[in-house]
Amino acid sequence: MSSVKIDNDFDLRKIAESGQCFRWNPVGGGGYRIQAKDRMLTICPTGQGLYEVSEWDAFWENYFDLSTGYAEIRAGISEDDPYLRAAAQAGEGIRILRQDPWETLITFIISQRKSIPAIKGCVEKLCRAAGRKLSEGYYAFPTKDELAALSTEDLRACGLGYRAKYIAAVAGSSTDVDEMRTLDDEQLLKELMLLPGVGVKVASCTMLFGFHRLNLFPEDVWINRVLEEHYPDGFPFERYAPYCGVMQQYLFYYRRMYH
DNA sequence: GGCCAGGAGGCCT
DNA sequence: AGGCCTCATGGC
Repeated sequence: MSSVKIDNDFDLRKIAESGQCFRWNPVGGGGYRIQAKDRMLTICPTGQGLYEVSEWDAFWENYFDLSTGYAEIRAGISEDDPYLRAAAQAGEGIRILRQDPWETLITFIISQRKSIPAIKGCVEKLCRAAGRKLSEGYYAFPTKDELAALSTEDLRACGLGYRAKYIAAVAGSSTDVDEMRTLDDEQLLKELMLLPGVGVKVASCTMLFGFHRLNLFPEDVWINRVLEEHYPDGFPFERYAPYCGVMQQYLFYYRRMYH
């Protein structure tokens, strides 16, 4: 166990409830056990911006996106948008995690028409079925080859339903998700949407949470409510570029938590 | 407490 | 515009 200091814009609970990650589990005291790719971390707040961590290295520094200045991004919010200002204030501490693109893609294909607990359950079953065992009860997120080795029946046993054929097709395809890093936003969205089971929503989430494309603005039922209620003329995307995705996270969190 | 029905953080045809 | 797999949720 060691201790790290993360003294601004870092709220574990808000990140956990922001809908971007599905392998975070509370361990009490405001702490979480976090699994990502083939890594696992237990992190617990001890006050004054200090956190007790089970391990700490460049992987986690990068994962938590600690180098991005969210206060500066919030400072760009227009004074004549009180709703977004309130949302950003409520959401202070949310960061857009730098998750693995492959893991993010598969997770959000699974997410369609599922509740958060159901998504978490499916992902965990999938890791158990195909992921490398890290320690007793803990499994890495399966690689593309590991997923491809599963039959469609194995996938269905993870509770994937009609999504099983999407996962099987993506895992069995020649597409290398990591190689898409070099594409610009427009090209990347187009390429992702060519994959089976990937529409604009899943592609947008994969880009924002897996490729760290901070301008993507995934529109789900919660965001659609916000748009209907507060932006009758549409969201001002030009004004908030290239950080529309950060604004989306604040709006999502605020609408879901407080209304 | 258990059972059932409508809906869920979409995509495809 | 409908169907799709499954599951958590809420009403009875």
